[in-house]
Amino acid sequence: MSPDRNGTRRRPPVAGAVTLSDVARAAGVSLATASRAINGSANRAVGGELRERVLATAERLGYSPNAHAQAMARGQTATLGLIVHDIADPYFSAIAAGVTDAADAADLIVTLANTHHDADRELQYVRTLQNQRARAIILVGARQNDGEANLRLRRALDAYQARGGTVAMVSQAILGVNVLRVDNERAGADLARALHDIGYRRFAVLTGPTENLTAHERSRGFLAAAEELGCPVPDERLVPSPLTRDGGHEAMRELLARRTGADLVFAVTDVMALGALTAAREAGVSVPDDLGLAGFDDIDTLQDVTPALSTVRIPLREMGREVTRLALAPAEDGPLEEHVTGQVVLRASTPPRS
Amino acid sequence: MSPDRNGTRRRPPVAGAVTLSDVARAAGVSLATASRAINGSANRAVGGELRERVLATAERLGYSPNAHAQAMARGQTATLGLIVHDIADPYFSAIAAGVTDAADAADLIVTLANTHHDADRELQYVRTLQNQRARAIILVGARQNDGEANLRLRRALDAYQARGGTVAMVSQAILGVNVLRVDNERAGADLARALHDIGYRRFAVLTGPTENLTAHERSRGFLAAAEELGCPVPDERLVPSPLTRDGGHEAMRELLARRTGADLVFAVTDVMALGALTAAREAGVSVPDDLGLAGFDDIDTLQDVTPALSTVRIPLREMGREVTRLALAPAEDGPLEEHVTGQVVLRASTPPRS
DNA sequence: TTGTAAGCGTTATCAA
DNA sequence: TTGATAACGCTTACAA
Repeated sequence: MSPDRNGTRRRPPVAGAVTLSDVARAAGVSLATASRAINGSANRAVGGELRERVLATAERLGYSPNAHAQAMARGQTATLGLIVHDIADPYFSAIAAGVTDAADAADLIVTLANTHHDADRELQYVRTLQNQRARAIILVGARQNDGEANLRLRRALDAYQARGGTVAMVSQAILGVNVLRVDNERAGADLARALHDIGYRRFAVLTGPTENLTAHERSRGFLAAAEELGCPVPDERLVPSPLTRDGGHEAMRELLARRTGADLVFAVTDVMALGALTAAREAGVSVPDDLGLAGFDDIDTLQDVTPALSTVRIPLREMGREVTRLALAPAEDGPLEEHVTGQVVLRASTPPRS
Repeated sequence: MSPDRNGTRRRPPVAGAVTLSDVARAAGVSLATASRAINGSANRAVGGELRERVLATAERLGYSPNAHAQAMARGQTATLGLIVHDIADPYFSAIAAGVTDAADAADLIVTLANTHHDADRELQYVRTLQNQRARAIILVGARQNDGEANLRLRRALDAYQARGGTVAMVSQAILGVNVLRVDNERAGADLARALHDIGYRRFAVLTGPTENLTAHERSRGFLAAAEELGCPVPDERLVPSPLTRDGGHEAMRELLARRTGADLVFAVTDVMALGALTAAREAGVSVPDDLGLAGFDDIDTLQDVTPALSTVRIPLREMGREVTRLALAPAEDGPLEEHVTGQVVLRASTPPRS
């Protein structure tokens, strides 16, 4: 049907690599007309009959427009880069779902990158997405408190933005990029106050990784409020750990082993709280009878554990949509900043104490 | 530094769009040499000193190779398409994590698409990925029992493969593509036998959506084995529902309302089982005292609910890695097929009955 | 309304 | 080893 059309071909002629030229020739029109008929954007110029013929020919030949060629010719792409720490973590996957929803609505395709909390990989992905000429990049996940790494990242993002891309992140701001901030500190404080209101006094905190800013903000807010309420939390009731289920599990074991007499444990993420819950059970400590437990995020599975866990709810999926909007907004007048306010949700894991 | 280099430019000159030509000119070498120096694949031909100079110049100018131009010139891309039903579902996000792991190792970037169980969207994504000239496409998730939709999908995949792409899927096979099959039917049967062994007799099944093949296989295997064991499951103990947490919740409510006297409920996915667990609790029915409950998949959170849920374990993350290998394998000698065998894991939700 | 032809930024062929 | 130069497949002025 469409034999080698020019004597010298370098690559093995991929079977059936139908190009727009093929379609044009087969339909007996010029390349330009074919292009316009098939992808005649706002400029609908092609005559009815011709148009039909071209479309039919394209269909018949199984023509598939080459997105790379289009990207080159148009000078822009329909790609959105999404960088998360761990897509298997419900926090990230819920946000990712929101991002794909919004991207879909905007006719963008999403390129997903998993950093595994590795700053170098994150940097590498930014560069890759820059090479792809992605229209926007979304970074989800806490910054580490590592000036060197943050500086490198910022440089890469600056370079990306200088070339016309936009960046939006969820969490802390990096200078010069759009950000959807979660008011972690305030929400942490709100949680402490709510728990104090219902009678808790001897707080403990599973603080997550020491260098993780989100974790730090959450525990700082909580601790500051606790202190203000006259319930300062001694160091022995602070246990760091990785931001994972197993991290929470291990941290709770450690805390219980210390026998600190805490009556309430705050884990800075729900995923950690889940691990902590099981650790308590394994140690024969009853939540909520012996110990209250609260998390942060309100991930989906929280409603199906026993007891249902108290937490601070943040609308993860909606945040994914919102950060996409931020990423697509023309960041003309300086970086945008939006805030998400966490909402304390008390459930069975923290019953009132008398 | 790099002023307009040709009088007529169509697009507003994107600030700092440094091209390879710019680098070559600034370094005083030819385009070809610059290309070789910067991306001189196996063919390391560039002289030491020149090479240094080019690299330094590229660095200084902040050169970022245009991946689309490379894709055009090379005739291939480094993109892997991943199509899932719902990235927020732990089943899919765990597999996706495995896929990104493997893709990373193979230096591929992953394009993620969320179908929301919509066959049309799935088809659309296949086309989009074909337009992107993705090197391979991975489809995760059950087929519907819808001949029309499957046929359309198969046509699109055939076209994609005819042009040199490869396809791999997790779940049922579509004719002509690589597949990682989960032995749902057999595992379902194994589960029924294991439960029968420890004394359960009056089985009920939350079957998921009737048209969903994976759900169907799981329940069919279970039901067939139950019948073989002399415990046929009456229709009133079969409840369909969406494949979600809420679906499981609703189905369990329905089942309990029917007062069928079941002593064991099998939910065809863990996510459904989680919802079912809560529904039972809300109805004042104790799992495991009044009722045994088992799921399928062994998603992460299962270990933190009470009671811990029995299930059939399939290695989700590893499956993600494996299906990526399948997708990247040269499918020269006909489609490949691999099998994953589910392993029954009995936990506290199904204690032995006397 | 349609066609001609000049890019888009690379890689790879061929000759020097 | 290096350099010209022709693709790669498409979009879009500009001309007809």
